[in-house]
Amino acid sequence: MTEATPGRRGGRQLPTADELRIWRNFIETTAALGSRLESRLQGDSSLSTGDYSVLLALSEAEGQAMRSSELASHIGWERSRLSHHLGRMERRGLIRRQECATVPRGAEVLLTTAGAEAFRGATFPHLRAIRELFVDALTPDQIVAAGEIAAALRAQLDVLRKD
Amino acid sequence: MTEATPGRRGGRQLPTADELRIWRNFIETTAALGSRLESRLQGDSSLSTGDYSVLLALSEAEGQAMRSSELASHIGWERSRLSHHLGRMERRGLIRRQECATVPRGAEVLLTTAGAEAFRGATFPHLRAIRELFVDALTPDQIVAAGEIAAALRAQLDVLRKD
DNA sequence: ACCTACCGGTTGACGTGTCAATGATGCTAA
DNA sequence: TTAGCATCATTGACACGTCAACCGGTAGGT
Repeated sequence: MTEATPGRRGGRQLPTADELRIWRNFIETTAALGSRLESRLQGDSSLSTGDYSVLLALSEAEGQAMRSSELASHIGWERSRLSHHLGRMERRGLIRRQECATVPRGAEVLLTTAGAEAFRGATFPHLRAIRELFVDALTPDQIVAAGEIAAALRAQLDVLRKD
Repeated sequence: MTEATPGRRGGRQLPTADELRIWRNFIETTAALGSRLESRLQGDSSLSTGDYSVLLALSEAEGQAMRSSELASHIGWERSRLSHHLGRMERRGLIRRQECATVPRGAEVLLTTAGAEAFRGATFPHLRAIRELFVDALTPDQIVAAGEIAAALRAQLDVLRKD
Protein backbone atom coordinates (compact mmCIF):
# COMPACT_ATOMS: atom_id res chain seq x y z
CA MET A 1 0.00 0.00 0.00
CA THR A 2 2.67 2.47 -0.96
CA GLU A 3 1.19 5.93 -1.00
CA ALA A 4 -2.33 4.58 -1.52
CA THR A 5 -5.32 6.84 -0.70
CA PRO A 6 -3.14 9.87 -0.23
CA GLY A 7 -4.59 11.96 2.55
CA ARG A 8 -7.97 12.61 0.93
CA ARG A 9 -7.18 16.32 0.28
CA GLY A 10 -4.01 18.12 -0.64
CA GLY A 11 -2.13 14.88 -1.18
CA ARG A 12 -2.38 15.39 -4.90
CA GLN A 13 -0.47 18.18 -6.61
CA LEU A 14 -2.65 18.67 -9.65
CA PRO A 15 -6.30 18.27 -10.61
CA THR A 16 -7.34 15.14 -12.48
CA ALA A 17 -8.50 15.36 -16.06
CA ASP A 18 -12.12 15.06 -14.91
CA GLU A 19 -11.73 17.81 -12.36
CA LEU A 20 -10.13 20.00 -14.97
CA ARG A 21 -12.92 19.38 -17.45
CA ILE A 22 -15.52 20.30 -14.83
CA TRP A 23 -13.50 23.36 -13.85
CA ARG A 24 -13.39 24.63 -17.39
CA ASN A 25 -17.09 24.08 -17.99
CA PHE A 26 -17.91 25.70 -14.69
CA ILE A 27 -15.81 28.82 -15.01
CA GLU A 28 -16.56 29.39 -18.68
CA THR A 29 -20.27 28.83 -18.27
CA THR A 30 -20.59 31.14 -15.30
CA ALA A 31 -18.63 33.79 -17.19
CA ALA A 32 -20.91 33.37 -20.20
CA LEU A 33 -23.94 33.60 -17.92
CA GLY A 34 -22.64 36.85 -16.50
CA SER A 35 -22.05 38.41 -19.87
CA ARG A 36 -25.40 37.23 -21.19
CA LEU A 37 -27.09 38.91 -18.28
CA GLU A 38 -25.01 41.97 -18.93
CA SER A 39 -26.16 42.19 -22.52
CA ARG A 40 -29.78 41.48 -21.62
CA LEU A 41 -29.72 44.34 -19.15
CA GLN A 42 -27.97 46.55 -21.66
CA GLY A 43 -30.59 45.82 -24.30
CA ASP A 44 -33.52 46.25 -21.94
CA SER A 45 -32.37 49.41 -20.24
CA SER A 46 -29.04 50.77 -21.52
CA LEU A 47 -27.57 50.08 -18.08
CA SER A 48 -24.61 47.85 -17.25
CA THR A 49 -24.68 45.53 -14.25
CA GLY A 50 -22.26 47.95 -12.62
CA ASP A 51 -24.70 50.80 -13.15
CA TYR A 52 -27.42 48.58 -11.74
CA SER A 53 -25.49 47.83 -8.55
CA VAL A 54 -24.81 51.50 -7.95
CA LEU A 55 -28.38 52.56 -8.65
CA LEU A 56 -29.76 49.77 -6.47
CA ALA A 57 -27.63 50.84 -3.54
CA LEU A 58 -28.52 54.51 -3.96
CA SER A 59 -32.22 53.73 -4.37
CA GLU A 60 -32.26 51.94 -1.04
CA ALA A 61 -30.18 54.59 0.73
CA GLU A 62 -31.68 57.30 2.88
CA GLY A 63 -32.23 60.42 0.84
CA GLN A 64 -31.14 58.50 -2.24
CA ALA A 65 -27.55 59.43 -1.40
CA MET A 66 -24.41 57.87 0.03
CA ARG A 67 -20.83 58.83 0.68
CA SER A 68 -18.51 57.47 -1.95
CA SER A 69 -16.47 55.11 0.19
CA GLU A 70 -19.57 53.93 2.02
CA LEU A 71 -21.06 53.06 -1.35
CA ALA A 72 -17.85 51.34 -2.40
CA SER A 73 -17.77 49.05 0.60
CA HIS A 74 -21.52 48.42 0.37
CA ILE A 75 -21.24 46.97 -3.12
CA GLY A 76 -17.76 45.57 -2.56
CA TRP A 77 -15.83 47.66 -5.07
CA GLU A 78 -12.42 49.27 -4.86
CA ARG A 79 -12.60 53.01 -4.51
CA SER A 80 -10.73 53.57 -7.75
CA ARG A 81 -13.16 51.45 -9.68
CA LEU A 82 -16.10 53.27 -8.18
CA SER A 83 -14.58 56.65 -8.93
CA HIS A 84 -14.10 55.79 -12.58
CA HIS A 85 -17.57 54.33 -12.82
CA LEU A 86 -19.22 57.30 -11.13
CA GLY A 87 -17.47 59.57 -13.61
CA ARG A 88 -19.05 57.69 -16.47
CA MET A 89 -22.46 57.61 -14.77
CA GLU A 90 -22.26 61.30 -14.01
CA ARG A 91 -21.57 62.06 -17.66
CA ARG A 92 -24.77 60.20 -18.52
CA GLY A 93 -26.76 62.08 -15.89
CA LEU A 94 -27.57 59.04 -13.74
CA ILE A 95 -25.96 60.42 -10.58
CA ARG A 96 -24.46 63.64 -9.25
CA ARG A 97 -21.51 64.20 -6.93
CA GLN A 98 -21.16 67.01 -4.45
CA GLU A 99 -19.03 67.95 -1.46
CA CYS A 100 -20.23 66.23 1.67
CA ALA A 101 -21.57 68.67 4.26
CA THR A 102 -20.82 66.56 7.32
CA VAL A 103 -17.58 64.82 6.45
CA PRO A 104 -14.65 66.93 5.30
CA ARG A 105 -13.02 65.74 2.08
CA GLY A 106 -15.98 63.36 1.63
CA ALA A 107 -17.91 63.10 -1.60
CA GLU A 108 -21.66 62.57 -1.53
CA VAL A 109 -23.18 60.60 -4.41
CA LEU A 110 -26.77 61.53 -5.26
CA LEU A 111 -29.30 59.67 -7.37
CA THR A 112 -30.78 61.97 -10.03
CA THR A 113 -34.37 61.63 -11.16
CA ALA A 114 -33.10 60.30 -14.47
CA GLY A 115 -31.08 57.72 -12.55
CA ALA A 116 -34.03 56.70 -10.41
CA GLU A 117 -36.21 56.38 -13.48
CA ALA A 118 -33.62 54.31 -15.36
CA PHE A 119 -33.36 52.01 -12.34
CA ARG A 120 -37.12 51.58 -12.07
CA GLY A 121 -37.33 50.70 -15.73
CA ALA A 122 -34.50 48.21 -15.48
CA THR A 123 -35.58 46.29 -12.41
CA PHE A 124 -38.33 44.13 -13.80
CA PRO A 125 -36.59 42.95 -16.98
CA HIS A 126 -33.41 42.31 -15.01
CA LEU A 127 -35.12 40.12 -12.44
CA ARG A 128 -36.98 38.34 -15.20
CA ALA A 129 -33.68 37.63 -16.95
CA ILE A 130 -32.27 36.19 -13.73
CA ARG A 131 -35.25 33.92 -13.47
CA GLU A 132 -35.01 32.78 -17.07
CA LEU A 133 -31.25 32.25 -17.18
CA PHE A 134 -30.60 30.95 -13.68
CA VAL A 135 -33.67 29.96 -11.69
CA ASP A 136 -35.51 28.30 -14.57
CA ALA A 137 -32.36 26.49 -15.69
CA LEU A 138 -31.92 24.59 -12.43
CA THR A 139 -33.97 22.25 -10.28
CA PRO A 140 -34.76 23.47 -6.75
CA ASP A 141 -32.14 21.04 -5.44
CA GLN A 142 -29.57 22.43 -7.83
CA ILE A 143 -30.32 25.97 -6.72
CA VAL A 144 -29.64 24.97 -3.14
CA ALA A 145 -26.49 23.15 -4.23
CA ALA A 146 -25.38 26.23 -6.17
CA GLY A 147 -25.74 28.27 -3.01
CA GLU A 148 -23.65 25.79 -1.04
CA ILE A 149 -21.00 25.62 -3.72
CA ALA A 150 -20.78 29.40 -3.83
CA ALA A 151 -20.43 29.51 -0.05
CA ALA A 152 -17.68 26.88 -0.09
CA LEU A 153 -15.78 28.65 -2.86
CA ARG A 154 -16.12 31.98 -1.07
CA ALA A 155 -14.82 30.43 2.14
CA GLN A 156 -11.79 29.08 0.32
CA LEU A 157 -11.16 32.46 -1.30
CA ASP A 158 -11.21 34.00 2.15
CA VAL A 159 -8.88 31.37 3.59
CA LEU A 160 -6.33 31.92 0.82
CA ARG A 161 -6.78 35.67 0.77
CA LYS A 162 -3.22 36.60 1.71
CA ASP A 163 -0.86 34.56 -0.40
CA MET B 1 -56.48 27.44 -2.96
CA THR B 2 -56.58 30.34 -5.35
CA GLU B 3 -53.59 30.13 -7.65
CA ALA B 4 -51.75 27.68 -5.38
CA THR B 5 -48.72 25.74 -6.67
CA PRO B 6 -48.52 27.67 -9.92
CA GLY B 7 -47.26 25.36 -12.64
CA ARG B 8 -43.94 24.44 -11.00
CA ARG B 9 -41.84 26.43 -13.53
CA GLY B 10 -42.47 29.65 -15.39
CA GLY B 11 -45.68 30.32 -13.46
CA ARG B 12 -43.84 32.91 -11.41
CA GLN B 13 -42.68 36.14 -12.97
CA LEU B 14 -39.84 36.99 -10.62
CA PRO B 15 -37.32 35.15 -8.46
CA THR B 16 -38.02 34.83 -4.75
CA ALA B 17 -35.86 36.63 -2.23
CA ASP B 18 -34.04 33.37 -1.46
CA GLU B 19 -33.37 32.67 -5.10
CA LEU B 20 -32.11 36.18 -5.56
CA ARG B 21 -29.76 35.89 -2.61
CA ILE B 22 -28.35 32.63 -3.96
CA TRP B 23 -28.05 34.18 -7.41
CA ARG B 24 -26.03 37.08 -6.10
CA ASN B 25 -23.71 34.91 -4.05
CA PHE B 26 -23.27 32.56 -6.95
CA ILE B 27 -22.51 35.09 -9.66
CA GLU B 28 -20.34 37.30 -7.48
CA THR B 29 -18.37 34.41 -6.05
CA THR B 30 -17.69 32.85 -9.41
CA ALA B 31 -16.59 36.22 -10.74
CA ALA B 32 -14.30 36.68 -7.75
CA LEU B 33 -12.93 33.18 -8.28
CA GLY B 34 -12.15 34.03 -11.88
CA SER B 35 -10.33 37.21 -11.03
CA ARG B 36 -8.41 35.55 -8.22
CA LEU B 37 -7.21 32.94 -10.63
CA GLU B 38 -6.34 35.67 -13.06
CA SER B 39 -4.17 37.45 -10.54
CA ARG B 40 -2.54 34.22 -9.36
CA LEU B 41 -1.59 33.42 -12.92
CA GLN B 42 -0.40 36.97 -13.48
CA GLY B 43 1.80 36.84 -10.40
CA ASP B 44 3.20 33.40 -11.17
CA SER B 45 3.90 33.92 -14.83
CA SER B 46 3.02 37.40 -16.12
CA LEU B 47 0.38 35.80 -18.31
CA SER B 48 -3.35 36.51 -18.31
CA THR B 49 -5.91 33.71 -18.57
CA GLY B 50 -6.51 34.92 -22.11
CA ASP B 51 -2.82 34.51 -22.91
CA TYR B 52 -2.98 31.07 -21.33
CA SER B 53 -5.91 29.94 -23.48
CA VAL B 54 -4.17 31.08 -26.63
CA LEU B 55 -0.86 29.51 -25.69
CA LEU B 56 -2.54 26.25 -24.64
CA ALA B 57 -4.32 25.97 -27.97
CA LEU B 58 -1.17 26.75 -29.94
CA SER B 59 0.92 24.35 -27.86
CA GLU B 60 -1.42 21.51 -28.70
CA ALA B 61 -1.72 22.44 -32.37
CA GLU B 62 0.29 20.76 -35.11
CA GLY B 63 3.43 22.72 -35.81
CA GLN B 64 2.57 25.01 -32.92
CA ALA B 65 0.48 27.08 -35.33
CA MET B 66 -3.15 27.70 -36.21
CA ARG B 67 -5.15 29.91 -38.52
CA SER B 68 -6.61 32.85 -36.71
CA SER B 69 -10.29 32.02 -37.13
CA GLU B 70 -9.65 28.39 -36.37
CA LEU B 71 -8.02 29.46 -33.13
CA ALA B 72 -10.91 31.80 -32.39
CA SER B 73 -13.55 29.12 -32.71
CA HIS B 74 -11.36 26.61 -30.85
CA ILE B 75 -11.26 28.76 -27.74
CA GLY B 76 -14.69 30.28 -28.30
CA TRP B 77 -13.71 33.90 -28.83
CA GLU B 78 -14.99 36.48 -31.26
CA ARG B 79 -12.51 37.23 -34.00
CA SER B 80 -12.24 40.85 -33.08
CA ARG B 81 -11.33 39.98 -29.53
CA LEU B 82 -8.73 37.53 -30.70
CA SER B 83 -7.24 40.03 -33.12
CA HIS B 84 -6.81 42.62 -30.38
CA HIS B 85 -5.38 40.05 -28.03
CA LEU B 86 -2.96 38.66 -30.60
CA GLY B 87 -1.74 42.19 -31.24
CA ARG B 88 -0.86 42.58 -27.58
CA MET B 89 0.72 39.12 -27.40
CA GLU B 90 2.73 39.81 -30.53
CA ARG B 91 4.09 43.01 -29.00
CA ARG B 92 5.30 40.93 -26.06
CA GLY B 93 6.91 38.35 -28.34
CA LEU B 94 4.68 35.45 -27.30
CA ILE B 95 3.36 34.74 -30.78
CA ARG B 96 4.01 35.75 -34.39
CA ARG B 97 1.59 36.28 -37.25
CA GLN B 98 2.27 35.61 -40.89
CA GLU B 99 0.37 35.22 -44.15
CA CYS B 100 -1.09 31.76 -44.47
CA ALA B 101 0.39 29.78 -47.34
CA THR B 102 -2.62 27.58 -48.02
CA VAL B 103 -5.60 29.85 -47.36
CA PRO B 104 -5.79 33.21 -49.12
CA ARG B 105 -6.41 36.18 -46.80
CA GLY B 106 -5.77 33.81 -43.89
CA ALA B 107 -3.46 34.67 -41.03
CA GLU B 108 -1.33 31.99 -39.46
CA VAL B 109 -0.57 32.38 -35.76
CA LEU B 110 2.72 30.86 -34.63
CA LEU B 111 3.96 30.09 -31.15
CA THR B 112 7.39 31.63 -30.56
CA THR B 113 9.98 29.93 -28.39
CA ALA B 114 9.44 32.64 -25.81
CA GLY B 115 5.71 31.91 -25.91
CA ALA B 116 6.26 28.19 -25.53
CA GLU B 117 8.58 28.78 -22.63
CA ALA B 118 6.19 31.15 -20.89
CA PHE B 119 3.44 28.58 -21.28
CA ARG B 120 5.54 25.78 -19.86
CA GLY B 121 6.44 27.90 -16.87
CA ALA B 122 2.82 28.87 -16.27
CA THR B 123 1.19 25.47 -16.50
CA PHE B 124 2.13 23.98 -13.17
CA PRO B 125 1.32 26.98 -10.96
CA HIS B 126 -1.91 27.52 -12.84
CA LEU B 127 -3.12 23.97 -12.35
CA ARG B 128 -2.06 24.13 -8.74
CA ALA B 129 -4.12 27.30 -8.27
CA ILE B 130 -7.15 25.57 -9.80
CA ARG B 131 -6.72 22.75 -7.34
CA GLU B 132 -6.37 25.07 -4.38
CA LEU B 133 -9.17 27.45 -5.26
CA PHE B 134 -11.69 25.07 -6.77
CA VAL B 135 -10.99 21.38 -6.25
CA ASP B 136 -9.85 21.68 -2.66
CA ALA B 137 -12.75 23.99 -1.80
CA LEU B 138 -15.42 21.45 -2.68
CA THR B 139 -16.34 17.93 -1.69
CA PRO B 140 -16.26 15.31 -4.47
CA ASP B 141 -20.07 15.42 -4.54
CA GLN B 142 -20.02 19.16 -4.89
CA ILE B 143 -17.60 18.95 -7.78
CA VAL B 144 -19.96 16.61 -9.58
CA ALA B 145 -22.88 18.90 -8.74
CA ALA B 146 -20.92 21.89 -10.06
CA GLY B 147 -20.44 20.06 -13.33
CA GLU B 148 -24.16 19.33 -13.58
CA ILE B 149 -25.09 22.88 -12.72
CA ALA B 150 -22.73 24.21 -15.34
CA ALA B 151 -24.21 21.86 -17.91
CA ALA B 152 -27.76 22.91 -17.03
CA LEU B 153 -26.89 26.60 -17.19
CA ARG B 154 -25.11 26.13 -20.49
CA ALA B 155 -28.12 24.30 -21.90
CA GLN B 156 -30.40 27.15 -20.89
CA LEU B 157 -28.02 29.69 -22.43
CA ASP B 158 -28.19 27.71 -25.66
CA VAL B 159 -31.97 27.47 -25.56
CA LEU B 160 -32.35 31.21 -25.11
CA ARG B 161 -29.57 32.06 -27.51
CA LYS B 162 -31.65 33.98 -30.04
CA ASP B 163 -33.92 36.33 -28.14
C1' DA C 1 4.83 74.37 15.58
C1' DC C 2 6.44 70.72 12.57
C1' DC C 3 6.91 66.35 10.60
C1' DT C 4 4.83 62.24 9.43
C1' DA C 5 1.38 59.01 8.56
C1' DC C 6 -2.95 57.98 7.21
C1' DC C 7 -7.40 58.68 4.87
C1' DG C 8 -10.86 59.76 1.17
C1' DG C 9 -10.94 60.42 -3.32
C1' DT C 10 -9.16 61.22 -8.05
C1' DT C 11 -6.26 60.49 -11.96
C1' DG C 12 -3.35 58.27 -15.67
C1' DA C 13 -1.61 54.34 -17.86
C1' DC C 14 -2.62 50.19 -19.50
C1' DG C 15 -4.88 45.57 -20.41
C1' DT C 16 -9.11 43.84 -21.67
C1' DG C 17 -13.89 43.26 -24.12
C1' DT C 18 -17.67 44.65 -27.47
C1' DC C 19 -19.59 46.76 -31.37
C1' DA C 20 -19.66 48.64 -35.77
C1' DA C 21 -17.14 49.87 -39.75
C1' DT C 22 -13.50 48.84 -42.97
C1' DG C 23 -10.35 46.48 -46.16
C1' DA C 24 -9.24 42.60 -48.93
C1' DT C 25 -10.46 38.57 -51.39
C1' DG C 26 -12.92 34.93 -53.37
C1' DC C 27 -17.85 33.05 -55.04
C1' DT C 28 -22.03 33.41 -57.47
C1' DA C 29 -25.70 34.93 -60.13
C1' DA C 30 -27.74 38.55 -63.46
C1' DT D 1 -18.22 40.65 -67.03
C1' DT D 2 -19.54 42.62 -63.28
C1' DA D 3 -22.41 43.54 -59.42
C1' DG D 4 -23.36 41.87 -55.38
C1' DC D 5 -22.23 38.93 -51.35
C1' DA D 6 -20.10 36.21 -47.93
C1' DT D 7 -15.72 35.47 -45.48
C1' DC D 8 -11.13 36.48 -42.94
C1' DA D 9 -9.07 39.65 -40.48
C1' DT D 10 -8.08 44.25 -38.71
C1' DT D 11 -9.19 48.74 -36.84
C1' DG D 12 -11.22 52.58 -33.99
C1' DA D 13 -14.12 54.08 -30.52
C1' DC D 14 -15.58 53.27 -26.33
C1' DA D 15 -16.76 50.87 -21.64
C1' DC D 16 -14.75 48.58 -17.94
C1' DG D 17 -11.04 47.05 -14.22
C1' DT D 18 -6.63 47.23 -11.84
C1' DC D 19 -2.57 49.26 -10.28
C1' DA D 20 0.19 52.79 -8.69
C1' DA D 21 0.78 57.56 -8.09
C1' DC D 22 -1.04 61.57 -6.48
C1' DC D 23 -3.57 65.43 -3.82
C1' DG D 24 -5.50 67.68 0.14
C1' DG D 25 -6.62 67.51 4.72
C1' DT D 26 -6.78 65.76 9.40
C1' DA D 27 -4.58 63.61 13.43
C1' DG D 28 -0.64 62.15 16.49
C1' DG D 29 3.71 62.40 18.32
C1' DT D 30 7.85 64.96 19.29
